[in-house]
Amino acid sequence: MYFTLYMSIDKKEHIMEVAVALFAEKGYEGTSIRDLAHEADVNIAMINYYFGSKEKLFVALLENKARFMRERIDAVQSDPSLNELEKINQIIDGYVDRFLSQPAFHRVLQQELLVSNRELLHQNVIALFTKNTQDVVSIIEKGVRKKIFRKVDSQLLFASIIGTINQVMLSRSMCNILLKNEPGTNPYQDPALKKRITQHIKQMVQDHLLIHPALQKQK
Amino acid sequence: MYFTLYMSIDKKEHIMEVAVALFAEKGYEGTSIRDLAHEADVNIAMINYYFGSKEKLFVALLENKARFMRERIDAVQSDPSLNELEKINQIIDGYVDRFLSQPAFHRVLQQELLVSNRELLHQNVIALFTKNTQDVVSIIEKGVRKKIFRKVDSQLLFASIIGTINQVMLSRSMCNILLKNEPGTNPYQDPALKKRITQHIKQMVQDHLLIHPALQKQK
DNA sequence: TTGAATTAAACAAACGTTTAATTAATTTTT
DNA sequence: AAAAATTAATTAAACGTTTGTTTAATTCAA
Repeated sequence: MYFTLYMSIDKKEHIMEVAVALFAEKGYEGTSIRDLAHEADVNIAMINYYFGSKEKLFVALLENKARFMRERIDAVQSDPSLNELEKINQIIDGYVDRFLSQPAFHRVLQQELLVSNRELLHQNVIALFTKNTQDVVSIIEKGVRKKIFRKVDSQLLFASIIGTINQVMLSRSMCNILLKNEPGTNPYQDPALKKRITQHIKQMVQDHLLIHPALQKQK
Repeated sequence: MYFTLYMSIDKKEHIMEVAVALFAEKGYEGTSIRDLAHEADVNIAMINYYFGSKEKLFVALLENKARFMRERIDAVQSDPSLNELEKINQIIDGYVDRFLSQPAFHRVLQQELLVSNRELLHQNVIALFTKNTQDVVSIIEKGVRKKIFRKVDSQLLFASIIGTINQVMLSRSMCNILLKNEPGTNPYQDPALKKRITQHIKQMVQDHLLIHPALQKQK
């Protein structure tokens, strides 16, 4: 339950904030309008009044959050001052930063990828990922053509980068077990985790990509 | 809808087969007993008659399928004829094989990790992964101590291995986009995919782990 | 004839959504 | 600037479905 302070600022956005938290925890089907209304401290009818329906609330939520996801890769990709490895490294930074700073929203996206019940939403979420995938893969392949990189499976390497982060984000308690944290703690609030993940992924990707890693590392 | 042929063989198992397929597609909350009964071509009351409740059906389903997941890693871990890299490679084979051969069940597990609504089920699924995690991590760390491997982040490397497979398994249509397949096809039925995934992961892990990869690869 | 398997029907509870009435805010008219 | 008219926001209650589950009757097998 939140304070009424929030409502006076922007009620619609307040509802969306509560919704993303609840959807992340209980899933879309597992969250009822009544739960949501109670948690956001608004009348049940207000959700349909503002958004039209539960599903439209979900779509509004996606569109609201998804905008922030694109920018950085676009900027990195078209930067001529970066070589391919530097681009990949910056993209890794970007993904880790994005995913870890919005764990609830990330969880909602993953759920929607995993469940293909609501076909329209499913396709919406997939469209979000498609362009990013193509961009990153083409950067790797350019590096391969330039003989900076070894001949690798660029598509699956992208899967490894994203998949590593997703694996850590999959479940709070599984993450704690993996990292041998105290059970019950929120691992995503630990600032050291972000650094640790980026370092691991960058090192692994570099080892995999570079033809002479020992030489490159000295620079 | 299935033929009644199945029912005469083992009705209970038939229901579980249909259930895992439906849960995988629509999620646990998104699948109703009526859907399930209709799809399995049994009376609605039969599901509670056999399993007691929807949630107990879910647990029965987990317990039934989960047994198969442990064996191989146990066998590999205690095999003295294998060095650490060979053990890791065999474990990669094992995971890819398991995950890709049972995509529906895998999907159900992932959903339950992602949603912490039903706390008991959630903890059950996490327990499944815990021992495997510890085993694999300790194999990597043994290799590091023996100076066969570089000093790596063993826990996150395990996350990368599992995460790569999970990423491919996340969504059929996203997998098709990633691999540039024809949309609508079932990528997990392609036997070449399994080989491709294992090759990529093994190569990436090896590049990351081995101190002198060029030397090692010649043997 | 006894017990298990199967059925259609009904159960209460919860679901997303809508309604109709009321209050609050804004705009228009005087 | 005050009063009136209009629109927007908010509410409690009810809507019709669907949910998981149970009942009581019936069929089937041993």
